[in-house]
Amino acid sequence: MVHVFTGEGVQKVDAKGRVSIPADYRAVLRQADPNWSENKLPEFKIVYGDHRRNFLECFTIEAAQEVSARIAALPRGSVERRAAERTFNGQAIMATVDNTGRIVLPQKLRDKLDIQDEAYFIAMSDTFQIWKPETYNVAETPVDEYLDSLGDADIWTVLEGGEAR
Amino acid sequence: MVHVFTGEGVQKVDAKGRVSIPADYRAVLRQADPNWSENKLPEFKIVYGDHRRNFLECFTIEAAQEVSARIAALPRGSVERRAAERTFNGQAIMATVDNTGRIVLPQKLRDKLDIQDEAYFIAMSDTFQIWKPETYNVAETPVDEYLDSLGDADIWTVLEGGEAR
DNA sequence: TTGATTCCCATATTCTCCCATGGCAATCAT
DNA sequence: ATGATTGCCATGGGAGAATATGGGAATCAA
Repeated sequence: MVHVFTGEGVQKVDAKGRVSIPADYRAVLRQADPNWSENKLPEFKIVYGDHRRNFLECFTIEAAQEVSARIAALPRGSVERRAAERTFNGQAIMATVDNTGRIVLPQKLRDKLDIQDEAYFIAMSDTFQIWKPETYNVAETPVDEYLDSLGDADIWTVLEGGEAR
Repeated sequence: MVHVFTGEGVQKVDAKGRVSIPADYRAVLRQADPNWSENKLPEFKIVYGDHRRNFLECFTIEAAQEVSARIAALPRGSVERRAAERTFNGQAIMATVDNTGRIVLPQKLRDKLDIQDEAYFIAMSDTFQIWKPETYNVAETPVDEYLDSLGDADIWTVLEGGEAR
């Protein structure tokens, strides 16, 4: 995994649905877009999925190709493959970062996430996610509680053990 | 663990958030950055974590890759993995040491640690930490008291026994 | 035609980059 | 030895570039 995102933050969403992609994400998007070159605009894939998903998952071109390859490896016609294709190809759009560093979140997606005027971005190694800030907080309370339960120990001790539930 | 940090010290933080990385840390950062070469700037990862953490943990590129690998080994979707990814990918930023040997601590991080114009650096084997000096002193008093309690014995005797409480 | 979408321009604030300085320490030459 | 020299280190300042964000005109599409 060569190109990875880091960082998190809240960005404004204006009435037209425009959102700035954080500058350091943009650097990663450029590097991971084989079609990109100087004075071209980087692209990436936004997977919104079905009603069960309340965030957007954003793939660099590179990462998307990798996922496509895995899907192609599934047996044709299998439920798994059909499900993966529907989510990854059907319930997704391509986005282009404009020259002011923004993309447009279509109304449809803003409605789906119930985003008004702010969007929360968080890096997930080779992808990043976009949430309605409030939704993210709610979705992450289990993680929060888990971290609380660790007490003195921190999250790294978990990695050393290597066990998970 | 090949590249390890040693030493501690207080550095100035100026109004722009710039801090000098101690020169001997820089040497380690360079060696542990596979992308580094003469006349390039070494990079590293600063993990700030959530409200429970009151210091910054700094990983060399090498150390960060190791952590990433361990995270990747956790089951997808587990609380542990989500917690680790949030902390390590989301609540973190990449930093570049400039050619005067400094990095910029963003306002956000200075606020989080309540750092005004000084930062305390301390080596932790393959990572180092950055604290507000006062915070560090408070956090370390238990360790201080423990060292006091050893009396004649010194800390090495503990290593021989191998037990911890 | 009417709302939506794209493109171009504007701007405040934040970062970067380049240059400058004082200090301490190791090295050198007398 | 001892003062002079060289060099790296920590730190400061300013100018210009980049970022995040807003507004309006031009273009598209139903």
